[in-house]
Amino acid sequence: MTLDNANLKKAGLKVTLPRVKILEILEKAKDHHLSAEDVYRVLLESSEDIGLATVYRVLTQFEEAGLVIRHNFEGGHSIFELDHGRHHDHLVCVKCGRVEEFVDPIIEERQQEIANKAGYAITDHSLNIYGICGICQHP
Amino acid sequence: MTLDNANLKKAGLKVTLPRVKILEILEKAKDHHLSAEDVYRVLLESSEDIGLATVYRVLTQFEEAGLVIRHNFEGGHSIFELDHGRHHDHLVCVKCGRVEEFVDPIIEERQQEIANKAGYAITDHSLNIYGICGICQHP
DNA sequence: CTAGTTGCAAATCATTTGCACTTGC
DNA sequence: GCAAGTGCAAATGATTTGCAACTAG
Repeated sequence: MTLDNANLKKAGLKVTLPRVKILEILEKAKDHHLSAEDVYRVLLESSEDIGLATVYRVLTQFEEAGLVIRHNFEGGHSIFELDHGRHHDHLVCVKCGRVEEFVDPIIEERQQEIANKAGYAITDHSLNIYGICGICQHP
Repeated sequence: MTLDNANLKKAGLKVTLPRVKILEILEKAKDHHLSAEDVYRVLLESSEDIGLATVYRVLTQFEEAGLVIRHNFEGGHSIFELDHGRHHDHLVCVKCGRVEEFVDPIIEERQQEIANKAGYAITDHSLNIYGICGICQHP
């Protein structure tokens, strides 16, 4: 499942070069979790004449349109990833910034139970495990 | 268990008025989760002549000393709470801002397993469930 | 054509830092 | 007394916004 121009139209967004390019970058990135700066850097490398402000604007619109998810990991800046509809949590390396995804059905279930017991109607949840990845431990 | 001046000394921090006051504010606040601005506002109300920069410096030192925990909830700014040693996760009401704490041993254990399996040495983790609390659902 | 978009620069927000002055021990 | 701590203002870094120029439909 790939997000493309059709998704832009469906979201009521004009299919412009900056939007297409940014969608493409998020889609192709090795590590699918990028900061606005990361996206901007890739654009510069491709000699695209797109401003950082536009990157932020586009990412925010994509978020509102449900195309991307914004994460508030430790470290000040936001991280964006395409929303392919499959919920998952994150393992974040505090040293190199690597991000891995995981899903644990037991944890998901327990969370639901906890919220129910406390009388909360869950709207969202985020579980981030911070640590030092294998590569950073053995350089 | 209350955190007080003794904890400051133990952390190698001089017992100064700003530090004592800020510790006191974190201790007394109804909702024990405050932003730096929140703390600063309370100080202003108490007519204390303490600058915002000092609030940030003190909170950061407290964090390094293990006296407080800094959370990166959604919304841009950091939230601080005293660290009474008992790890817990959070249920956050997206409507009224209420924050409730909880601990689930099974979730804790699964997280550890997941990190181990992925080769990560956990340094920290945060689990936040966002939802609408019972009170906000039935006004 | 024209409402939606963009680039750039200036503005904002949260947080940090440089520096001369003050205070705890 | 002196290193640690503080206030203030200026500096930062991330993100946002005003506005005139531009472009997709």
